[in-house]
Amino acid sequence: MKSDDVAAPRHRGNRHGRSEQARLAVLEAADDLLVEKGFAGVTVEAIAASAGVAKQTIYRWWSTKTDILLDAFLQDAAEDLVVPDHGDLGPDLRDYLRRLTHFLTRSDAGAVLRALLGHAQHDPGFAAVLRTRFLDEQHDRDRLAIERAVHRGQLPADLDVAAEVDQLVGPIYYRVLVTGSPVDEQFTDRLVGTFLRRVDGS
Amino acid sequence: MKSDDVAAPRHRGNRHGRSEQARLAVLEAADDLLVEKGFAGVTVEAIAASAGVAKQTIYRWWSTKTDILLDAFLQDAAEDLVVPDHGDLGPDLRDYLRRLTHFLTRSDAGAVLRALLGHAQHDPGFAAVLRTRFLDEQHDRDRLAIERAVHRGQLPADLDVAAEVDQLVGPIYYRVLVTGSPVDEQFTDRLVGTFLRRVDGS
Amino acid sequence: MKSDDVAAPRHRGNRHGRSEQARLAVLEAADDLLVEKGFAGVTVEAIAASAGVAKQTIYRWWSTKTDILLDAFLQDAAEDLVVPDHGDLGPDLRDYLRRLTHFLTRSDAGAVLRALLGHAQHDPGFAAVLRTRFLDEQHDRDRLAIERAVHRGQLPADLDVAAEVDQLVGPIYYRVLVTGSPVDEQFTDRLVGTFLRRVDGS
Amino acid sequence: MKSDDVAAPRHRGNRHGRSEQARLAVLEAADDLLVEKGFAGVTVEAIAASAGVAKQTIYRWWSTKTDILLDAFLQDAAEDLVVPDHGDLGPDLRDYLRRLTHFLTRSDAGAVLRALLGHAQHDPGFAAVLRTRFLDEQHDRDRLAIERAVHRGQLPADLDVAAEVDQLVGPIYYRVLVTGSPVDEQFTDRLVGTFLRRVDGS
DNA sequence: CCCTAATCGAGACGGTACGTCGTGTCTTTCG
DNA sequence: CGAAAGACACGACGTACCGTCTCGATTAGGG
Repeated sequence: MKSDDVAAPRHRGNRHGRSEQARLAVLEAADDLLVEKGFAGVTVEAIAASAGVAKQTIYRWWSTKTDILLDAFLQDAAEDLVVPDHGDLGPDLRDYLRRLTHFLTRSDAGAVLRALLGHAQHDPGFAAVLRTRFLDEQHDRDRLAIERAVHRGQLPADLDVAAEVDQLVGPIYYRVLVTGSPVDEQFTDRLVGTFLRRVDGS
Repeated sequence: MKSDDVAAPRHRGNRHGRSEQARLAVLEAADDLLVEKGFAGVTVEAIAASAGVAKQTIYRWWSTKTDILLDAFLQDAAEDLVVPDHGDLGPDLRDYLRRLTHFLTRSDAGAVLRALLGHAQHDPGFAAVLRTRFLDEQHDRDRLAIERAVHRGQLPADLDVAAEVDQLVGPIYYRVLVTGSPVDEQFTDRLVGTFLRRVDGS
Repeated sequence: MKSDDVAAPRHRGNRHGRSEQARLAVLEAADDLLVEKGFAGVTVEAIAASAGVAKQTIYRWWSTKTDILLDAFLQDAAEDLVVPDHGDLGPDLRDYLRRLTHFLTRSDAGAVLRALLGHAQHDPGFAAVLRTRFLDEQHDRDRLAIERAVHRGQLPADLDVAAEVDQLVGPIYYRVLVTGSPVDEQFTDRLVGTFLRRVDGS
Repeated sequence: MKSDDVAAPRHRGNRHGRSEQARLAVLEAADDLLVEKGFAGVTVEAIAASAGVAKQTIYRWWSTKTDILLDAFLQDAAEDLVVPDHGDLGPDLRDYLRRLTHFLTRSDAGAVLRALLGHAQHDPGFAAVLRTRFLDEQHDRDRLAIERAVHRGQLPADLDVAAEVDQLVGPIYYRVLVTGSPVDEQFTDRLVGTFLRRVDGS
């Protein structure tokens, strides 16, 4: 069970701690560079220059630029994807999928995530890290509304939640990452409608 | 009197047209490098060296390494995704989704496509090219089984085929590109089952 | 046949050889940097920048900055140390030692040589290279006046020329490299006087 | 080589004055590094690590690594170059030049001195310091035997001692620093012989 | 039947960014 | 307050690829 850590630890096992100021400057610089210049514009040298930090300071704490972007992403992304709780499955899902879509397509953090997912296709090691540090947790969030409904008895207890969730969010990611076709509310609401009819009928 | 060369003399350029030999060597080298060393191992210099070709010959015909990979991919990929035609929607879809999954997760061409989709996240221009040169056509293939069923009167004519297709293949791409969780036949068959119940009911 | 063949191949860097233009720019830049900013100012990056050349072009042809300086030195140094030939030992030696002193203490090439000799104290491998590529030849020049006198019968044939030469030039190098005290004509003439009395007496 | 470290309680600072233990550890580490890894191996970081001392402790007391080496050198070198006093000029000089040669070519301290002389060629400021802190004193030692002879009336009082000394030791330094040719007793004795004949005759 | 033009191999070039090393300064913690 | 620990900004290192640029050889077609 994970409990919320109070604050980032000031000391890292050493006698002294790293510079929080440098850490934040790096993360913000990486974020900004990605949004402004795209993935190719995110170079360690550009981050260092733009953060007013020495390259060695970056390499002391991160091993690759995607490592930096991941940290930057995690710092911002947490609060953007709060799962709503109206006490009713339909509104919860409709709301959540709209938020997810907005996050993926409109927010800066979403742009970072798309870049990271892109890089994960090129680097299996990073893919694993990305899953451990974000996607697993995100998957839990994706399930939350449905699991609450199961808890309330609104849905059968033996529902294969994982598969259902993938049918809900999969098409959204597919349009965002693959086809590039727009994801409007009609589309997400339709996904929810299909799902509700599917689980009601069964 | 002709001298018998043991090895066939290498094509060394001619006035009209490019060397097919060089073209194929480049495509194959790019493909091999991706499969063996990953995306980072695909460099123009490595392709040139491994294909026994001059860098300039590459730059004469392609502008980027992803351009090469896309060409290589298109050369192989076409036949791997033939849409089956059993005359019945259910078997057609089940068969096709299995093939698609196998293509995405098991084949070398699928590995190349995943790399290209990854790169498309970093380069909107390339994303557009990828859509024009492959994904649009692929989308048509994805629709084919359903459209044939519409033609046969098995499905209503006003069906929103695009949205339906995305609900069918979206979850597969999502698992492949995002979660990395396995896509087995149970999962694809379930997608088809859900779809058939959905369209029968409506 | 005319001897007026234009034998100045203007290579710009191609399959048939390196760029003479780049080579000269590098040597001159290294030389200038040494004279203007001292040995610490001679960095590969500064040479590259000041020569308008890529670092890799430098590393393609030289392995260390002292390698460059040695090349630069050899290019200039040759003509500065011509051995005079008045047909008489005394004037020859007096003249030569004055020239040597001027070379070591006043010329840019001398400054480079002092730097190279300094580096040779830190790097035995380079010391060996320096000997092979310059000092051996220089030693021959140092002996030349005396050997001519031996040839003329002015000096005994069994003279230990090497030891005599070291007694002539050694004190000059010593003052230049170690004590830093000035080397005037009185000092060099005295060395010659001592030598002549020594070999006449014996 | 580092002596076997007994786990003695390390000095950790006190209110009055610097740590003699740290000072000696630094000097010894610098010396050892020079002898074992050459001049390039002498870095402040390596000295600090190998002496078990913080970098700041080094910078508190020395300004450059050559400063450290000079201190280390002065600590050892003094006793190696005692001027003999047999009461006779010839034996004194012969003995002294042999000792000087041995010091320059065979001893660890000589290796340090050669490195320092090398560095002096790259850094005029350091050259001045080296003269002030060692070479002037050494020059006095070089003169001592001769001056004693002048005192005894063995040599004329108006002898230009400085010039004579340079003719004696110059060739030795020249061979050591420049040509790298061996300096044997025959060579040093010959220098003395030449000198004695020269001053006797005059 | 040479002449010409396109293409080939080879590889040097000016660059950008990489990841590492050493410098000298600074801050924190301990005794 | 000196010393150990070590993070920091800075600058240079030497390497890997990038995309461009000759060069000489090769080989059709057209003159």
